Amino acid sequence: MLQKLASLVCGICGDIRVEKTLLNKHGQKMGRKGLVMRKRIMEKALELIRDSSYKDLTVADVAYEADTSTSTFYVYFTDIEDVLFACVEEADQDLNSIMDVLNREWTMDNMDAMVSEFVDSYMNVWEKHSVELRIRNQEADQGNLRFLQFRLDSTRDIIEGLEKKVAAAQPHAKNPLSLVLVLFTAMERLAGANFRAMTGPTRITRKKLNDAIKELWMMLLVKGPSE
Amino acid sequence: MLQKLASLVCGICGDIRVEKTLLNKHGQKMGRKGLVMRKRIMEKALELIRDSSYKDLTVADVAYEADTSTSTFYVYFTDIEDVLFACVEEADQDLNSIMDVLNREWTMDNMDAMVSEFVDSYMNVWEKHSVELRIRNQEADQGNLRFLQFRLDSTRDIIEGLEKKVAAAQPHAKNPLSLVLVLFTAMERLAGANFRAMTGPTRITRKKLNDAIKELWMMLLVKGPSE
Amino acid sequence: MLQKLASLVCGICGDIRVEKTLLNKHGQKMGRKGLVMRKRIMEKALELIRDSSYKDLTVADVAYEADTSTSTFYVYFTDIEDVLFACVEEADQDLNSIMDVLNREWTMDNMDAMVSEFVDSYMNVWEKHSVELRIRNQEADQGNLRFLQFRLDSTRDIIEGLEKKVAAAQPHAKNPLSLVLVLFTAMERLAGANFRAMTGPTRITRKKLNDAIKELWMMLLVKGPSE
Amino acid sequence: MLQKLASLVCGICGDIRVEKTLLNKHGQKMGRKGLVMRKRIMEKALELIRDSSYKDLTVADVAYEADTSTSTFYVYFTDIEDVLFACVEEADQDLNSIMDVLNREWTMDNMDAMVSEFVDSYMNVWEKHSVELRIRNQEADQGNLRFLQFRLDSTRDIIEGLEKKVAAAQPHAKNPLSLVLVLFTAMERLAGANFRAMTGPTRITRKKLNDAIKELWMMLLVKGPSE
DNA sequence: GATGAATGAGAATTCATTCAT
DNA sequence: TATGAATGAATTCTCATTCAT
Repeated sequence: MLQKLASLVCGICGDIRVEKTLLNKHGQKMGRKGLVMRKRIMEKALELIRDSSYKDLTVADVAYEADTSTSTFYVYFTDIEDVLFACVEEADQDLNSIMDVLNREWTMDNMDAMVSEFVDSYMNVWEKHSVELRIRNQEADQGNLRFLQFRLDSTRDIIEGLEKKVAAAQPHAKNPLSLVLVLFTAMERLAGANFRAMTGPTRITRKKLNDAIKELWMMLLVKGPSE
Repeated sequence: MLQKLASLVCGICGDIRVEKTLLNKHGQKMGRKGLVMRKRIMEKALELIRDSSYKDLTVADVAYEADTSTSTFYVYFTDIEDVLFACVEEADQDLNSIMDVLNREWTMDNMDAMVSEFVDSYMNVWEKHSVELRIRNQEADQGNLRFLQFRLDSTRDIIEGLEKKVAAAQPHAKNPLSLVLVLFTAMERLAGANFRAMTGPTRITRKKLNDAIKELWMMLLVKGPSE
Repeated sequence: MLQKLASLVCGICGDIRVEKTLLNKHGQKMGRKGLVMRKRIMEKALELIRDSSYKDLTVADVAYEADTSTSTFYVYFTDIEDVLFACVEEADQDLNSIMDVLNREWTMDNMDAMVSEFVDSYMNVWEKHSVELRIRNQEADQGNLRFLQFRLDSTRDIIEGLEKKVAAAQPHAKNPLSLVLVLFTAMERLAGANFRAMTGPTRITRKKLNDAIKELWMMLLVKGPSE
Repeated sequence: MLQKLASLVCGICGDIRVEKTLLNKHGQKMGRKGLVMRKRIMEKALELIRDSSYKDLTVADVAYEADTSTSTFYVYFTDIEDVLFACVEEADQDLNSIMDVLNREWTMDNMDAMVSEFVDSYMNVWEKHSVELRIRNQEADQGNLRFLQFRLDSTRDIIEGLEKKVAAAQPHAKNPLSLVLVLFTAMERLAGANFRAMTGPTRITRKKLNDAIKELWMMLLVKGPSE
């Protein structure tokens, strides 16, 4: 049943779109009220997993927190994964700003400033959306295709941008993509993880970690691999 | 009846040990048969999550796969987390070999070989136990204390070892620990993750990634941070 | 508000009629648009159960298929049974033509032609409305009073007509009604059922079955019961 | 999950059999207690639909009636259809006795007695299991494959048996199978249906109907189709 | 040591139905 | 007339867990 809708469902996000109008899971055009409800559910879902693991997040919990019923939840989302994906999708839009830094020219003169700006803005976005992006990575790492594909699409431009910077600064580097990937991977994980968890109590601060990341990028861009 | 034994329960692993004899959750000494059953359950649990997420792993699944009943499962483990922790614990023993490389002297002459050996052996262990270690990190990242503490204990020596190598090779580096952490973090994630997932189809191989990791360590140890 | 109208509700069909004007469930006179919508809902409901069982037909399904909302559904019908009954009612009107054949005289000379015409026209109507009539019988067989009463009213004349034919042709037959009922029952079921289902793949065609029915009627009318 | 079991599941009945041992839906061998519970659930399910339609029979109802929990229900059956099918299967075994009459020789001399015995025993079994067999037919008529196949298997021998009798008694009959099917169809429906529903209040009794059926069989076997 | 059997508790999900616009 | 929106009330279904044998 409701098969007719199937063809309109967006492959990745699972939302149903007709032209510019957003439909809910019942196939109704969402009006103002509907959009507000949908948003509230998303927000409350995020809130609930800010602290605890999202593994045990239940539809009932979210509905309760959003002051509504589980039935209403199902009007807007098919299941918990569906809300979370919507959150991730939304958070992802903030990542666009990062491409600005990568679209400018990085020269030996401004390299330091550029790297610093890049790392800072990347880490800032992550901190703001650490919950969403941790979900994205966890699901993607576990092989969840929807999230995997999304992450691919979302990081491709950044990674390619960085690859070009390295290739430009170190034309002899054999494998700029791999090098970039290693550092990018580290950034992502450090940004999302509770970094306290990594060395125990007190020796590390986020500031220090961010500085270390910048230093490593600089090493790569300025000194280059050991040939 | 179990209460008397409580004092003997190992804080971390939750297993009950009396002297050298392992007891099951009923407080019985495990004979050969018991140990075999216990091992089989662990193996099957791992097998089941090799592909799919362990979030939906159920006691019934594991018991079924191990050709036994759920009741039997509870003779050896208190719950799913308990088996997984046991698996992680066991896998961790293989990591000991890594300290060998770190306990030797790294000079400018053998640096290349040492780094290569270190990265290779680290990545090898991970590949062998990627499931277990992914669980460890995921749980730890999510704040699960049992796994967090375990990871701390298990990585402390390695990280400190690396910190010393960097400090020795680059005495002027301001923050060897942070630098080490960044690269170490990258290694862990790349080792555990399905690296294919990171750039899409085909441009990357594990070999290239490992090489990139080595190059970055070499950069850090030989050229040092950009002052 | 609806209470005043209650006295006008038709006992059987449940529709609300005022003189010749059809009202919807809100007590509004239905204009052209309303009638069209009502009809569309009926058609789509039928379509949906053509293949699958009507046990799981939902208001949402029907509304969706009719390109409207469930709220609109409730403007025209009180529930699913209500639409189905309306469909059955409508289909029933086609059965009137059958009485024509029965109202003519059946003699030994034209018996063959009359029986043939009767069976053919009966089976034709059924084939056209097999869905509706299957519903009617299923509900009636299960004791649903509304449908039971309706079936009684709808088949009484036909059965009595046949009884008279048999009584006339075989004055000595002890129990013409029972004999008629047996064959009539068979006709109804064979007409409605997917006759393929009865003997497996291929040995039977509808044509052959219809011929067999005719032969049995002829046996009864011409040769009469065994003594 | 539980996929391994799939290969052992019986295509038609859905029950899981290993050699001679019956397994429940959890894959456990059923002991005495289990078999009793399973049987009790089946009985109560039947009881509940004796009067009312089985369309609205719920798992909760059945479990409650059987003095157990819904969880227990799911240990033995996958859903309501599953219990009902098990009931039908069981009832079907009583039909075997009917073949006895068909396996004997029907001559012109004993025809009357044979037909009478056949119809009586058939109708008796049906009366005893009218609920089960009504379910069987209803589901089969609606295209439910599991029940359709089962009915086919279950009626094939009887129908073929009757076909042979007719062919033997009336060698010139063009289409014994069709003729048999018509009368057989009528029998099945009349046996299962609430025959009262067919002509209104009082003119018919089961006895009269059975007699009419016998007469029609006799007509077919003795007098044969009209030339 | 092993395992049938049973179940409480809770989570997911569905659907008819109402109401305000 | 039509339809978004919201929801109560069931119902289905799953699982960890316990107990007796």
